[in-house]
Amino acid sequence: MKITYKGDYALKAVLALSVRYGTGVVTIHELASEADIPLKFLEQVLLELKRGGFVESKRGKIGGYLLAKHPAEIKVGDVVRFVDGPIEPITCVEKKYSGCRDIYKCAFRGIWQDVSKAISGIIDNVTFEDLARQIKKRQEAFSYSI
Amino acid sequence: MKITYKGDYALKAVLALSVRYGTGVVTIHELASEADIPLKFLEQVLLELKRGGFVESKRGKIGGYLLAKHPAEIKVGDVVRFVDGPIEPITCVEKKYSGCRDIYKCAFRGIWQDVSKAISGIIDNVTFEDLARQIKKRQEAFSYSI
DNA sequence: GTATACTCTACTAAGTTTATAGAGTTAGTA
DNA sequence: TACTAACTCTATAAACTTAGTAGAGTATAC
Ligand code: FES
Ligand code: FES
Repeated sequence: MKITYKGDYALKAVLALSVRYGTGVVTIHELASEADIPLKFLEQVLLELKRGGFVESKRGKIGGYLLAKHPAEIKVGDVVRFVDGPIEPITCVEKKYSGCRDIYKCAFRGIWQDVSKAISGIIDNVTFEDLARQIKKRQEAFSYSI
Repeated sequence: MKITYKGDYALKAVLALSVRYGTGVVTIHELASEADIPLKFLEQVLLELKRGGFVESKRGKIGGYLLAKHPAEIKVGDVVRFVDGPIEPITCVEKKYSGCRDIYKCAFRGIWQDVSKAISGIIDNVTFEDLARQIKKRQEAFSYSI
């Protein structure tokens, strides 16, 4: 498992949209400057997220992006897997792979499977609603403190 | 975290040497054919493992490799980290990294830390003695069945 | 009809991975 | 001693991935 910059950007974009869920669209430009992401790169990431059914877009003036589902219905693991691929630490234990014959019947196989399950157990147990709630709470605390 | 071929080969080589621990040296050639690893690539991997203090070598005729420590003293995680680098899923949560300022104080940081701990909890809890024992048991079972 | 914002394809520079090549060094042995 | 088996070391390269840039095209509000 490796979270690339693309994956990182995707997660941040989805989170930003989660925090704003229900308040209309947000432009790529806003998202990019807010999360400090190269604009043209973020364009591609958002298009990909759109094709993956995570976000929707509105074109033209006053266009922008918005979440395609409720934040509670998007798990961190969904975005990670969609953008950065399988979370398995080695090809052998990915779904589609069949090879992996080995004199040892691979003594490591069980380890990689355990690692996969452990990772899934974490990233599939956090939704963007959970994360957005944290953010909002922190923002409130901050505004009180002014 | 990503186990590359190099890491996979390193793990298999160390395991093969663990199974033979106490029985003298094993040549690169034997290791390579046994685990189906390109010979010249395995040479490099073994040299790296030697520099890492995992294996020792004997040169000249009847030379070869042997484990530098008792298999019980080598964890799977040690080899993985040495050969394939940090197990963290993202640079942000690696030891040395300091950057990672972010408007959200990164809501994901905790997740990546949890993932790191989960992975460590697995790969640092299996030694090559554990794995070698499994292999030997399986080999016995096999010879009985003939 | 024009400004704004999303859409799409192509391209590229840099880095990583997975090897291969070949010359050099060490040590047992006939 | 000469030979040979086996480790040592450096260089190179093809394929792939990553991270980002460029630019032309399309839709929509006003
Ligand atoms: S060779 Fe496939 S899991 Fe080890
Ligand atoms: S930006 Fe560093 S953990 Fe997210």
